[in-house]
Amino acid sequence: MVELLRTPGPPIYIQIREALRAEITGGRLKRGEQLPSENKLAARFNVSRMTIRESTEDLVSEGVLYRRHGVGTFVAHPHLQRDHTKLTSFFDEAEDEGVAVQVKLLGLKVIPATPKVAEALDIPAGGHVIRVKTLCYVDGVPITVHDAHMPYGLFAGLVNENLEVQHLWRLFEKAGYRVKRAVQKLEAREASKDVASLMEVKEGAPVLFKERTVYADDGTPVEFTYCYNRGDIYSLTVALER
Amino acid sequence: MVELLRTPGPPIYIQIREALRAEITGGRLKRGEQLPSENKLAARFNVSRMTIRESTEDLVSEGVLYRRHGVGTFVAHPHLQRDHTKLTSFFDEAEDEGVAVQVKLLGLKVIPATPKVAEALDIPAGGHVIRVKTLCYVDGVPITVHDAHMPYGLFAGLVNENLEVQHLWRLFEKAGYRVKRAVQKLEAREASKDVASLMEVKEGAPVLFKERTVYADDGTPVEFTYCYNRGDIYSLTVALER
DNA sequence: GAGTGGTCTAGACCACCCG
DNA sequence: GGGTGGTCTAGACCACTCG
Repeated sequence: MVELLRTPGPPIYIQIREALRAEITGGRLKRGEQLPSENKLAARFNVSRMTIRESTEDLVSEGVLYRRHGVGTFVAHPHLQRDHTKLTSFFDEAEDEGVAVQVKLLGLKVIPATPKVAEALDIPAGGHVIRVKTLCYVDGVPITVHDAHMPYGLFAGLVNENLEVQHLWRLFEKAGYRVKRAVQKLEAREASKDVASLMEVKEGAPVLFKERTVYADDGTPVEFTYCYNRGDIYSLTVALER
Repeated sequence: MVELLRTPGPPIYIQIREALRAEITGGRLKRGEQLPSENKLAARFNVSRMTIRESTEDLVSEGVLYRRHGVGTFVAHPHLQRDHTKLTSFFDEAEDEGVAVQVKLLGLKVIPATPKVAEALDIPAGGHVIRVKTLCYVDGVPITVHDAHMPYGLFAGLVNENLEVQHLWRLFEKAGYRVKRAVQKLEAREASKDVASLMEVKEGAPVLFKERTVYADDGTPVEFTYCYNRGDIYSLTVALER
C-alpha cells in the first residue's frame, strides 16, 4: 500500500499514476500482467473509482497500459524507444544526453515575410518577421542549419537578446506564448553549395530537410523554420499513433 | 440546443464533443473565443459537469480547445496541417486522396532474423521471420521500397495471402493484433545501386530512409520495416507534442 | 451470471485569475 | 469576492467477455 499525501502535494491521481508506473518499471507488475480491477484499486488506495480511471488514463494513452472492455486492464509490452515523440528543444535534448551543443549566430534581420512564411505564421504577406540563421555544432561537428522566422509583432524584443546562449522558446515564454506543438515536413535533399560549405560536406551530399511550424498552446504559430541536417550524422525518431 | 439521444446511439460525451466541434468548424464559435463555462455547458446540455469535461478533454488534447485555470476554455487558433500525425496505412491515405497505388511483390521468404530485426521484434536472435519486399508505385511512378519483417510465430498463415491487393495490417488484425502505434527513425541517405535501380533514380540520389517498428495495442511488435523513399518526390509530415 | 471496463450523476472543495 | 477550471466522491446503470 502506497502512502498517499492528502495535502498538499501533487493531486492524488498523479500520485497513484506514478505509483503504478513505478510498479511496472520496477518489475512488480510484469508485461502482459493484468492489473487489479478498477474497483479493487479504488479500495486499495481508498479513493473513488473515477480517480483510479484518471490515474490509468494517462498510462493508457502513453501506451504503458491497455484496456479490454469486459476483460481487464493490462500492462503493455514495453516499446523500445518510447519517448522520442515528445517535442523537445535541441538544448533540452542535449542536456539530457550530456552532449556539448554550440550555436553560432549566422545572421539576424527583420525582413518582410515571403508568401510561404507569411502563410505558415498566419500573418499578412509581406508582414515583418524576424529571421534568425544559426549553425548548430554537436561536439564540435556542424550538424544543423536553422533558418527561423518569427512574427515581429509578437517578439519585437527578441532582437536584443543573445541568441547563442538561450533557446528561442524560452524567449517565447517570456512573451506569454507556451510552445506546445510542432508540425514538421521532412524530405531528403541534396546539399546546396551554401549548406554544404556550412556543414562541411560535399555539394550534393544527402541532407535531411525539414520545414517546421511551431505553435503555442492557444494555436498561435510562433515560429517557422527551415532546417538542414547532415544526413550522415543526424537521424530523427518519431512516433505515430492510430 | 442540440438534441441528445439518451438511447441508444453514441455516448453522450461523444455527442457533445461532436456538437462542440461542429460549432467550431461551422464558425459559430470563433478562434480565440471563450466557451461557456463548464457549469453553463452542463446546464445547457442537461448533463453533469464531469460529462462536459470528458467531452472537452479530447478536444483539448487534439489542440482544438485550450484551458486556462481560473480563466476559461477557449477555441484555439486552427493549425494548418492538422491531421498528419495519425498513423495510417499507405492504402488508406491513398484511398482518401484518390491516388492510384500499385504494389509489386519483389519477394517473400521465411528467414532467420538478423540481430537488429530480432531485437526490434522482441524475438530470439535467429528466430524465424517472414520477410516481404515490395515496391510501391503511385500513379505509375516507383516511390517506395519496403523491406518488412514479421515474426513467423505470429503470422505463419500470412505466407499464403496475396499481399499485392491487401495491406499487411488487415492480415495482422485477422490474427488478433490491432495496429496501434509505430516508431520511425528517419535519415537522409544516398541511394544504393539496388534501390536506385528499383526507384529509377541515379545511384547516390538522396533517399529518405526509415526504420519503422509497428506495435499492436498490447505493445507486441508486429512489424519491422526498412523503407526507402525517393527524396525528390516523397515527403513526410509529422506532428510533435510537448 | 459474475466480473470487468464504459459511461454518467449530483454534488463538493480547492487553486487560480481577475477586477 | 466571484467566477473559472482542477480534483474528488460515492454511488449508479450499461456493455462487453467469459465460463
